[in-house]
Amino acid sequence: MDDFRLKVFVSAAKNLNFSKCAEEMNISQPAVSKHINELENGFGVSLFNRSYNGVSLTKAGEILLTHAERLLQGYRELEYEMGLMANAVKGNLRIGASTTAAQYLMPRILAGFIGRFDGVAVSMKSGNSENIEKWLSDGAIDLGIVENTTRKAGLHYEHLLSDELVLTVKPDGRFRNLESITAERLKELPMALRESGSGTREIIAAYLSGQGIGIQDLDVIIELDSTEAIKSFIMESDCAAIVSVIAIRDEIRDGKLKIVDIGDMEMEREFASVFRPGEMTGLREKFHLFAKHFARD
Amino acid sequence: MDDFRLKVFVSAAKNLNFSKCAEEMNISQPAVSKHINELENGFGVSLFNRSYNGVSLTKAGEILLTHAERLLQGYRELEYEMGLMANAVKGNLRIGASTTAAQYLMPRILAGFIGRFDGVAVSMKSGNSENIEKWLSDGAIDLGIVENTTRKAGLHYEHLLSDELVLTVKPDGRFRNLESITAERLKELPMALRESGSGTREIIAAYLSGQGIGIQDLDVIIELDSTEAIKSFIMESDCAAIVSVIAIRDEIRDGKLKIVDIGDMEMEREFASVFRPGEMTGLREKFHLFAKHFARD
DNA sequence: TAAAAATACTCCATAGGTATTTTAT
DNA sequence: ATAAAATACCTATGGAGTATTTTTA
Repeated sequence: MDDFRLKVFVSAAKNLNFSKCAEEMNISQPAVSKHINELENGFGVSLFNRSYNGVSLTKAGEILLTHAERLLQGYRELEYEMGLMANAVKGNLRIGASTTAAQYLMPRILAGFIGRFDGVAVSMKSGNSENIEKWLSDGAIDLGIVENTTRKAGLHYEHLLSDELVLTVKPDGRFRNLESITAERLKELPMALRESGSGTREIIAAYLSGQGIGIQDLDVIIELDSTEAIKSFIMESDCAAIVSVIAIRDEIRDGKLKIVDIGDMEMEREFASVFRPGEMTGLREKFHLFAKHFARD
Repeated sequence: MDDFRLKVFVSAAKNLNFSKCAEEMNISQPAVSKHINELENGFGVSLFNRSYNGVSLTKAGEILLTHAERLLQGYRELEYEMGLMANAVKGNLRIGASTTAAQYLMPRILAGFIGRFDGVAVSMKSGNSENIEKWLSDGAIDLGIVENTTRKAGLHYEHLLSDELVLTVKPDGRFRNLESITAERLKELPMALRESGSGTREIIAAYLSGQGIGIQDLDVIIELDSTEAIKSFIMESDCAAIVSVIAIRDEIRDGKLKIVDIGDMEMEREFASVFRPGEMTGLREKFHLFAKHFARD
């Protein structure tokens, strides 16, 4: 089974029109017919109902579509990973990260990066923004990761990623019609929270205190010690939680969770790479791109 | 990208020997070389270190291996699903299920079965084993699903699936060295449990009371309302739970959870299909096979 | 010298093309 | 009559084979 054949099928299934599919895939219409035929013969099922007004998917076609899309996603990931390895880099990268970045963002990214490249050594030191900017100017580090607020002349900044904390609930429970809420009324929601001492909890606490709300004001009905546990819990109960949008991307897409807007409160943080002008090259660039992609997952 | 090429790569990567791989894949050794070469050129990476004593995987090779295995698993699932659809069945299936089966086992299976076949109508009634055997003999149902204990002459029984409740903990916490435990000492473990009223909890209670232990004797530190939430919770805490082996198959395989043997207690249940002699055909057979596979997931 | 991988070449299956026919309204 | 899919037929790429050479211990 060639992945191209699956791509043709997906295109045909989405267009429900073999000719348009042919155009989209840059092949001839008979070629599309042949691919679909091969699939149908190969599996011994029919994938499309050829009826009077166009074609439509059969049940088997629908099932193939979901599988094909998953497989093609797998191929895309594979190609991305191989692309990363293709021009493998070697060398030493000295990173300076702001305290929050060093604590909450970098560990996973560094682990992933180091795990993929043999010949790369990475070191990281953390400090405040001024520290990092000074280290960069002094040549003590090669790349800085900072929160994207201050900008110092003589250095270049490039957006790395945004993370936003959002209020989330399951879409079919008692909050099914809740679209937005005020910060003040957060106190009335039963909440699941990370255990005290956790970084995420501290970040949430900091944002809340900016609105004059203390963690102790919340109706915390359970404390769990991982974001995964919190996700699972709220998907099964009529309880809300504040989590990173990145952590629930898939669940949002699949309709397993929904976001409730907190009207008068933004909990967004933006990270950027800082570097000396003209130096976003080689290992630095690779790291930046890797980090940017990694956070997507 | 052909999945066969990925299969060849996986075989080569596992054997670390192109000739053996060729034999395994029933192609010639040069064909293997060519496939590997195509992959290496296509991705622009080298996958094997060709050194003095045989070949070994490069980092890129290792990464490809994990992706390739995931993709091939995807193809296998796809082929299974298409195989199911291939000789689509139509008709009406009347199932009789024992109370436990009807409550805990059948809902998921029925939903999956009905969702896959357009022309199939399934009805289910539940009762005790005698009811079901009588209904079968009377021709009131086509297929029975019962616990595999009693056997009535004149009917045929075929094993459907086994489910076992096991004690599980995370493998790296304070129970890292705990291999087995007596039923009596279960009382000393902090436990996560399904909420009261849940079927699973009742099953556990029934098994425990057989050992003279009441649920109230356990050190229940949290009650959660789904097995998923329980899994997430115990993976993150030094807490034990009693769950179905089927539910934690993946986590066991990935080393995220481990099973602690309860030396003097077996919590196993076996389900079987019952049918009139010679009648395990057509829709009945399809359902039986489907259910058998479905439970694997 | 031996064992394994790479290379050279030949062959054929099949994906793709163009031209045309069939189908359904 | 028309628009879309299927069929017929031709071409050429590339996957598979056998025979052979290269590599390296």
